[in-house]
Amino acid sequence: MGRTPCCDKVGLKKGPWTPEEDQKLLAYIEEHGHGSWRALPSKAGLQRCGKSCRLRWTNYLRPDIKRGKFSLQEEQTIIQLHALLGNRWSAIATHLPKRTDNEIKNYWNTHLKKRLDKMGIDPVTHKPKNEALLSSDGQSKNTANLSHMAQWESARLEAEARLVRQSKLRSSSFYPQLGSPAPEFPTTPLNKSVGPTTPPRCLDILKVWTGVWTKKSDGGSVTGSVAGLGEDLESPTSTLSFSATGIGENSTAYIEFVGNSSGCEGGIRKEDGEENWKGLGNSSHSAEFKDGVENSVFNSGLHDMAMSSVAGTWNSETGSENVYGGNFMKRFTDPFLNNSGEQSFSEGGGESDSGDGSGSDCYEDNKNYWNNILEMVNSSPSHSPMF
DNA sequence: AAGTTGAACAACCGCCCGCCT
DNA sequence: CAGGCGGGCGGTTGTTCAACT
Repeated sequence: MGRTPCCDKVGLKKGPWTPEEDQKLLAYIEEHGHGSWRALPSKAGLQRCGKSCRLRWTNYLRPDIKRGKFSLQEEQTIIQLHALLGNRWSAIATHLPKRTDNEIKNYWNTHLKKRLDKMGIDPVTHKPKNEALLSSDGQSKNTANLSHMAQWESARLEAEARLVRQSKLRSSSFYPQLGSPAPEFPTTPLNKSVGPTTPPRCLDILKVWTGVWTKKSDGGSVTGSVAGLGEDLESPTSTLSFSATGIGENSTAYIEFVGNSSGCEGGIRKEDGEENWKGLGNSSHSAEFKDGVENSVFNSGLHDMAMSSVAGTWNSETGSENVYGGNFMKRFTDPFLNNSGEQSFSEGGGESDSGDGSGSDCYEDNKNYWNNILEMVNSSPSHSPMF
């Protein structure tokens, strides 16, 4: 038995919305809330599919939407989050207040992707295109490791976004109040959770990673726990314990997040009892929330952990607040933000880009690229309204 | 001025997932 | 547990409009 269509399409209007239709939809939602989208069109007197109404509302009519040109900072945030999350527009959108996933997606497809392409950067992998030709074993391995980290964080952000959505759902009863002195940004859980005032603490896992590798680079063993995360990775949301049994190609490592829900103002939060979630389809990653305790288990082959060659530069404690600390990122963002679009990395004038096209330079670039994403994210709670 | 091309963006479509019964 | 429903997500298409020939 096939899925029933979301609505009887016969006789329903399609295509661009007229101002009259917008007005009807707005008036209805302001007065009654959207309730069931399927039932909404008939109640509101619209010859539209409920799904169409929902899209029109969420992407265009909602009052807490900022329209117009994206700022440079927004562009930069999109690019960097895309590097981490890929095409997970909804997850990206949760970190860009007032922007919809659809808008971000369109902006990416029509502007940013092309610009990156022009600059010689693969918009999918966020790596210089010529790197594909230089994928020696070590490089590809480390690239894979970094990607793995990104995947895990992606799962985390996805879950975060899901919680945001759930919270939003619970508070849909707020919408009937929209009619009254319509605030520019209605107080919705979305704003509460990810708005600029209470930024979620994201990417803690990446802090763990940087902490881990910093320790390792100091010559110590990673085996054991990253003690005193409260010191190194102070987070109001969780207390993390890390354990890794052996650092070798074939061992298994776990990172455990053990936190309590109290005082959690952002990030992944257990709400209304038990929430279980799983991350990406990748079965090697799993995370669970149980019994009032955030308990994320990162279970992956230790090839993920074996970033030994990366360790030396994965230092989160440089004290530098410079988002563009690395040469790659500098070369990445400067031409980008300067809108030149013509500058190619293969011909860039960076100090390490001496034109010999050595793999090590590309490798350095890659490290710095991700390192700077981390730095950007890590420093953003205090420096960026986006987090 | 008319036709063509391409960029930008709104909207649609199909799939998927969680919740509920 | 299975199936239906509501809703979200990402990809794609359609439409509009400006720039160009």
